[in-house]
Amino acid sequence: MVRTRTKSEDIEERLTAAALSILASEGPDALSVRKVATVAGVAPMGIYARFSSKAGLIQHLLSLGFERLADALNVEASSPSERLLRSGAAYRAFALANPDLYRLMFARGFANIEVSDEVHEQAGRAFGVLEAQVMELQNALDANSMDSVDVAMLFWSGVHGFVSLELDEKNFSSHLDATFAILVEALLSGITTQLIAGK
Amino acid sequence: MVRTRTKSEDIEERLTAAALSILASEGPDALSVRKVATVAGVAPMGIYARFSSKAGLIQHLLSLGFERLADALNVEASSPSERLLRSGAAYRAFALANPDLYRLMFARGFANIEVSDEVHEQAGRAFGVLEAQVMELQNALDANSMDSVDVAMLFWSGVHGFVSLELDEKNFSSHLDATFAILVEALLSGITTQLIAGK
DNA sequence: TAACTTATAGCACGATGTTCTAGAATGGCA
DNA sequence: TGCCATTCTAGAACATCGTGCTATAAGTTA
Repeated sequence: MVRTRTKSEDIEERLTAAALSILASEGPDALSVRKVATVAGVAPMGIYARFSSKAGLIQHLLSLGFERLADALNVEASSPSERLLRSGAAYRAFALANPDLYRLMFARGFANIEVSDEVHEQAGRAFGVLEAQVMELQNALDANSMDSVDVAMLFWSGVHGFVSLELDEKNFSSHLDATFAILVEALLSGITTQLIAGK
Repeated sequence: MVRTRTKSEDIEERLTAAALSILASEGPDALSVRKVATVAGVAPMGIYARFSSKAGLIQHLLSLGFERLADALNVEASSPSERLLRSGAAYRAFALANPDLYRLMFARGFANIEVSDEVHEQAGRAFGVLEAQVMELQNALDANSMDSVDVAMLFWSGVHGFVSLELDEKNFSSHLDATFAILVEALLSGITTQLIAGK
C-alpha cells in the first residue's frame, strides 16, 4: 500500500477540523482517537504527537470554542443596555448553533477533560467581553461601587443557565425565544436596580 | 470459593448506594459496572438484571438526585419573596454538597445517558416546587398575566447558571456567596418588575 | 423433598485510550 | 544531486471498558 504523508503543518488543522465536524454531526461519544484520525486522513499517532493525548485535542477544541464565543459576543449597539441585550442574544445563538461544543465547553470533569490553563484563559477572555459591556453600563449609570466582574457574573449566570437548560431539554418554557428575551430584560433591570441601590 | 447470594430486594439498594458513594468520592469516570458491583458486593450482572444497563443505573441516580433536590427546595418562609430567596440558597447548597451528582443531572448526552421519561418527570417535579413558589409571588403581587412556568424558568436559569459556572470553575467572582445573594435579589426584583409591567 | 427462580463467576467480544516498533516519506544541507 | 535527521505511517499490543453468554449454585416456593 502506498503511504502518503501529510504535511506537518496541516496535521493540527486537519485534526481540529475533523474533531469539530464529528462533534457537530455525531456528538461527543463519537470523538474517538481512531475515528478523528481516520476522518482527518492522518495516523492515530498524530494526535499524540500534536496534542499529547485525546484530552489535549479536546482542550484545543474548547479553547477554539471560547475564542469563537468571544468573537460572537463582540456586538455593536447604540447604548450599553442595548448592547447587553444583543450580546445575550448572540450568546444564545452561539450555543444553539454549536450545541455539543457548547456543552463540552462547560462540562468539566467529563470525558477526562481537565480545564487547562489555556482553556481557562480563553474562557476568561470571552467573559471579559461581557465584563467590558457591563462596565459601559456602569459608567452610563455612574454606578461603579460594585465590582464589574461580579455584575457580569449575574448576567452570565442567567444567560448560561437558560441556554444550558434549553440544551439539556430541561427548559420547560413553551415560548423559549420570548422567555429568553424577558430573562435578559429582567436581568438588566434587576442589575440596574442593584447598581443604583448600591450607589 | 464460597458463594453467598445477596437478597434479591437488597441488590437495587446496595447498587444505588455504592454508585452514589463512588460518584461522590471518585467522580463520574470511576463509575464502571465492575467497580460499582464490587463495592456493592454484588455480581456485575446484577446491574443488568435490575437496571438493564449502566445507563439505567445512572438514570436511577439522576431520578434520586432530582427527588432530593425537590425535597431540598421545599423550604418555608414568611413571605413569597423570602421563600424564593431561601429556596435559591437551598438550591445552591444542594449543588455544592453533591457536585458530581449535580453535574451528572444536567449533563445530557455524556456517559451515554439518555434523559429517560422518569428522570424528566422527576426533574419536572423539582422544577414544580419552584413554580409553586413563583405562583405564590404572582398571587401576592396580583400579577398573573405571565405564565408561571416561564417566570419560574427565569429564576431557575439564574440560579442554575451561577451554580453550574461555580462547579465548572468558570465563576470569576471572588465573593461567591455575596454575589449569589445579589443574583437572587436581582432576579427577584427583575422578575417583579416584569410582572408588574405586564399587568 | 422437588421444582423453580435468580444471583454468581468467569469467559468472551468489540471498542476504547495509549504506547511501542519498524519502516517509509519528507525537507534541509552538503 | 545524494545523504541524513525528522517525523509521519501502519499495525500490533495492553489494560480497561460495557455488554452478553453459560454453567452452577443459592434461595424460595410448592
